[in-house]
Amino acid sequence: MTNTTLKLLAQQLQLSISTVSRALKDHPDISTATKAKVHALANSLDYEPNAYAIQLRTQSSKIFGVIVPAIANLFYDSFIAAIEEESRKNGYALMILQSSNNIENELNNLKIFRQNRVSGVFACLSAHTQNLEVYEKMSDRDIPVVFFDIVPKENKYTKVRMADERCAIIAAENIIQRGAKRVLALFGDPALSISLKRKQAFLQFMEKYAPKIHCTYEHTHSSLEAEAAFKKHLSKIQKIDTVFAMTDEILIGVMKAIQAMNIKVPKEIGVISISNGFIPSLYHPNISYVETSGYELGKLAFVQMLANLKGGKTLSELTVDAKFVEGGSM
Amino acid sequence: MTNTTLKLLAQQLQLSISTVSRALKDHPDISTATKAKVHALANSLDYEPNAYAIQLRTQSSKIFGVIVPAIANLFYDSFIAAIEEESRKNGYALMILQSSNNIENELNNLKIFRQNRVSGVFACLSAHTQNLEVYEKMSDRDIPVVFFDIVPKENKYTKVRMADERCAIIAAENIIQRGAKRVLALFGDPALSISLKRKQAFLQFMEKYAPKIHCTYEHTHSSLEAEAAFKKHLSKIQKIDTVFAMTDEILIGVMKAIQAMNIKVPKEIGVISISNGFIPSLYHPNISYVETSGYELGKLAFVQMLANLKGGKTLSELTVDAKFVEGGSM
DNA sequence: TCTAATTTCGCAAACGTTTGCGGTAAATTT
DNA sequence: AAATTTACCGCAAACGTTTGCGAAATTAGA
Repeated sequence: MTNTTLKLLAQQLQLSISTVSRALKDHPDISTATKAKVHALANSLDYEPNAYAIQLRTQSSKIFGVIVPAIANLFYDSFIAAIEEESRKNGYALMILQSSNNIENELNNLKIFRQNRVSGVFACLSAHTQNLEVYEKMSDRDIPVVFFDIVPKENKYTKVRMADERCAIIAAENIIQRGAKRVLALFGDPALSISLKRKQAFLQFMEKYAPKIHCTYEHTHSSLEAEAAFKKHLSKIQKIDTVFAMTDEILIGVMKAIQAMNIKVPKEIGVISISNGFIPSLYHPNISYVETSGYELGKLAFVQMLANLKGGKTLSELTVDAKFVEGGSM
Repeated sequence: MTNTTLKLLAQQLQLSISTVSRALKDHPDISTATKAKVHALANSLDYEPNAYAIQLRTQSSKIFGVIVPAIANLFYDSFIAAIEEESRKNGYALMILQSSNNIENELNNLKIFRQNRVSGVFACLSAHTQNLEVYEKMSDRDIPVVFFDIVPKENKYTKVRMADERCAIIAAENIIQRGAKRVLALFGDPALSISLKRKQAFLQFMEKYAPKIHCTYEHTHSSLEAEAAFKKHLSKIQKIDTVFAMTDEILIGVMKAIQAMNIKVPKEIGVISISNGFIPSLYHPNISYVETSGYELGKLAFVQMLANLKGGKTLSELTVDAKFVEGGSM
């Protein structure tokens, strides 16, 4: 079946295309009588404006591009969910592509975005992206980019991220408050700036405010590594009494070890992590965690995008604050 | 900065637009010499074809629409990840919208898809969708629809889904094989056909092949309800020795209860569930489960889509088979 | 009643491509 | 050397909109 177009409507109504166009968008130039007629026919013929023609003509697409390392991820999927909601409210649709932490994919995705003349892109850098030239190319084309989560260092970009240092510090505060003596702090891939930031903040805070607490730091790259690291440290003579997991992935490994060794939480060991809350809620007792909400970050990213779209350049780095959520694991 | 267009290239090269266009797509009519020149300039000027113009001209969009109840979901996000991969390989991009199980959203999303003249849509019905008229409208516009997971009953549609009955039967088989005496089988919202299908298949199989096994069936709407149901049944005099969880959500509730009551798995109770595998891997020992892979389903959905696109109408209902994955919980 | 303002609408160009068709010049065949 | 083929390339229309501008038709002002 052939799509109904303005031309078709115009023919059937013995009107010009321009009149039909204006009637449909309630232009004051058109009489209420013709408007009614036009709307009636448009409805009965199921007229749907052709987005491509509009975008070609108006040079604006009402589509945002989103580039994430992975969609199947507890943090990113809630981020996506948030901007999807906001986008729909504002008449935008989302085009989502995943980089799989692969730089080539990242480049390709950006090309697709350019070719589709998206109105803006939300980008999370893939883990080892160094060259930001491609993103410059977006700016050259007047496509605003809002970086989120994993963001470039330069402050000429618009970025939103979690308050990584704050997260670590909040965790440290609670560990100190609980009266821990020996803590094992597990961090992620040291090649990721987020790991380093959190570790550094944690370490400095501990050294400054609780130098007597004995802390062991370790980096792990997976749940399995975290599990192994935990087991290793627990078999030592000087047992740790508190474990801090920087990510869900690490927490999962730790909790598997805890279950396997049948250790009682919080009696025999305290557990605290940084998370969006889903994984911590899987265990009994619930794990206490410092909340980093992908959802909140998404909302924040969206307002930044809108600001960029309206007011030209509004560069800044916004962070969404973290808060401590008490489970029963401390 | 103004985007470089064919026209611009043509002017600079003193060629016609059509020649430039053909040169860029390696048309045999164009001499290798000019092709080289054109490509050179196109590269140095970062020419990116305008997708909208192309789509307007060719009437085909290279974009698929995806409509899921929620992106932030362990099943759907892997489904999305799968079709995203395939799409990119085939030069398509994805437009993803979530219905939040809200019929109004569903309608709106479809409208956006129509307006963007997507090449096809992958749709998961929102929980209580009755009226499929909107989807008919897509077909009227020659937009193929591949339903997945929650699909309509009528067999005039193309659909892919998990082998729900098989899943339940495989679970039942394993429960019987283990020599269970009293099992608690927990299912989801009875308003969802998937719950009924799985329950029915499970029940029939048990009654036929193991009538002596005492089974209790219950429907729960959330993790919390599942947790409560499990606790209730475990406090009875006649203790259950096996629990079957139809979904991750239910499994989570069950496992919380198990942890809270400090019950030993599998010594004191056997656990089996239907899942994509992530949640079962969180516990020690790993929970045995019947695998339903959103990823696999995505791959299958994509080939169906492609078939639909090429060969006109290819209606059928395909299911991806399930397999049992041994954890240590049985 | 005649001019001026207002209402209502149509013309036509433009957005950036693709593509059928026709045309010129060079190369090949008689 | 004339006739035919071949290799290259340009013209122009079309896809479905939006929008500045001008032109009727109607109404108001005098």
